[in-house]
Amino acid sequence: MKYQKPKGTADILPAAAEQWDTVEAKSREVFRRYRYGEIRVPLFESYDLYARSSGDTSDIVTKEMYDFDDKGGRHMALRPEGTAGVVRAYVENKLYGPEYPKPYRVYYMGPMFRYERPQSGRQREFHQIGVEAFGSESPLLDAETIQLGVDLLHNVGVHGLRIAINTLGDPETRTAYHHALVDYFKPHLSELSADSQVRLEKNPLRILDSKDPQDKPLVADAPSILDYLTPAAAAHFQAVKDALDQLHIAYTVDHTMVRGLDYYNHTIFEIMTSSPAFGNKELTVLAGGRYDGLVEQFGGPAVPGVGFGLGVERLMLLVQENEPAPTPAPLNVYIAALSEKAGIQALVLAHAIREAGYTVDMDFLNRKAKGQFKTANRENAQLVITLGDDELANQQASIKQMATGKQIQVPFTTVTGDFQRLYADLVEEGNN
RNA sequence: GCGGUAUUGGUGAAGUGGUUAACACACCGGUUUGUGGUACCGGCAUGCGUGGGUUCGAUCCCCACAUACCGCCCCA
Repeated sequence: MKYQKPKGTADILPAAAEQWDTVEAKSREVFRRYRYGEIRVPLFESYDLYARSSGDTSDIVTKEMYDFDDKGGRHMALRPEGTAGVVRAYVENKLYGPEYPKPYRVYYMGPMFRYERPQSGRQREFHQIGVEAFGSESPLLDAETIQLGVDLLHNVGVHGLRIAINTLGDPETRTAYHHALVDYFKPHLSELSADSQVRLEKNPLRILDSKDPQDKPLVADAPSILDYLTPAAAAHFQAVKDALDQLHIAYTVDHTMVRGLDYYNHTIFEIMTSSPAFGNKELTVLAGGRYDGLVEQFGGPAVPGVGFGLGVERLMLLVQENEPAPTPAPLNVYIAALSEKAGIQALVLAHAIREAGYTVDMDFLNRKAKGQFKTANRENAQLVITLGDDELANQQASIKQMATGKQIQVPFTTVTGDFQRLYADLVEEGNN
């Protein structure tokens, strides 16, 4: 084969695309109810935009960015996540202005790019559906955002969710906790796994969710961030939990949960589910949190924000499990043309029928009548119009109801003039 | 970035160091004139991911590369 798709990319063929379309349509409906509007931002931005917001030591920046220099010598990158671009647009378009509602809510859907080793549910070009809400630091908005995520997943037919939440606190909390962790692990440096020894330097929080059995006993006794929250941060987290309780959203607090992106603070959350599609392992399908301070970092005013991102490929694996066979759209009319001249007439009739709002297909391979009927049958056509020499001579179409096998003659002028009525009569009769 | 497994037609696949690469499904055609199913008959990979090498000869052995999947890292 001469060309192959780039590693970690996928062709989404019509049958699958239809399922994607359904999921996207259902998502938009949920967003509409929550008063989120769509925003479309560039697929690539300045490299610095992603590098600064994600954090210089994050894996996304250090090894996963698809970056390139354009012909003007600008260092650009394909977006690895959605929030940075949206925040940039929020600032650049001054959407924090007094004329805009607060919170200002937007959603996006589209491809993201990360240079990673592909696995199932994990690609180099993948898709996310995400939301961002700017301008309120209310914990109620955190809770609403989590509720939105749950509603979204339920709406597309995914259930059996587990919701984990945690708080990263405010900057003061983070500094204090960071010190506490380093103080705790430093004396045990040699007992840590090689990976975690590196993590202690780069990002001590990461040690907490290490899967290495060597780290587990140490992590079990590590200090919890929940003990280092400032009073304000603790109050915020408590308010989020209270709101979730009132919404009857079951959650677990996982104080070892961390984030791959540096800009998060206060509430973070993940919605997970286990499924045969993931080898019965629990996999995160939606994740997000609060990012107060990011807008300011991008040169805007001190506007808080909260949002989430949802992995569409992972979601589709779950959706396809529930409804594996999308029903093909039925064909209203198939036109069997038995000569070149009849083909031209078929084209004319097909157009008239399409204008009347019906689906039509016809033969383009000069096949014999039998072959054309076979195709019509396979496409589940309700009516077949046969055009041969006789029909052309009489200016009448032979119309067969496939369900009953009954065939009648109808003048071309009736087909082109009032197909809706003709169709209603024939198909209704066919059903009786 | 590291480790492992895999790669035969449109699909599922069998197969062997040696002249015609099973079988099934799908598809196409035929079984007398322009009609759907079934049945029967016929067609359908000059090729076994790509490029090298070993060999008298490789789809089968060796090497490299590519891609997919699994684990690690990390993540949606």
